[in-house]
Amino acid sequence: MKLSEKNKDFFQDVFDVARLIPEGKATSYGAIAKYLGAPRSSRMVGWAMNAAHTHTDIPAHRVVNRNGLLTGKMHFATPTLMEELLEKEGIKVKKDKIVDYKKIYWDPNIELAL
DNA sequence: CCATTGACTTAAG
DNA sequence: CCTTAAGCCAATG
Repeated sequence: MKLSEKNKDFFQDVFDVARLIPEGKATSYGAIAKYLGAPRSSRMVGWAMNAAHTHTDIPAHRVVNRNGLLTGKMHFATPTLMEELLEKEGIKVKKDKIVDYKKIYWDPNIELAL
């Protein structure tokens, strides 16, 4: 039997997509959820991220809500770590919100299409 | 099994 | 701009 076939957990898919996010880019929970075929499970993506940051080296700071707002910053080691990491990659953050979010927005449905 | 919660999203006031 | 509320699905107690 194929393990890769059986291990298709929602979390695992989220981890994979999150790792594929290029530096200086960011995406939304909904976009990832939709790419995984669950546009209504945006919350599960956030849940996966929570598990991800303790399990693997997932750039969770590149995943924000639809407004580009750093809603998950409070779950990082420090409430400012997320902004620091984003700015370090060239992403400007103003008042917990990504500047020019649409410009740095990375949609897996488009980038990973095909 | 039922109740609560949450790193979401949209809508309404 | 801020707060509520409802819809959504999975994890947790």
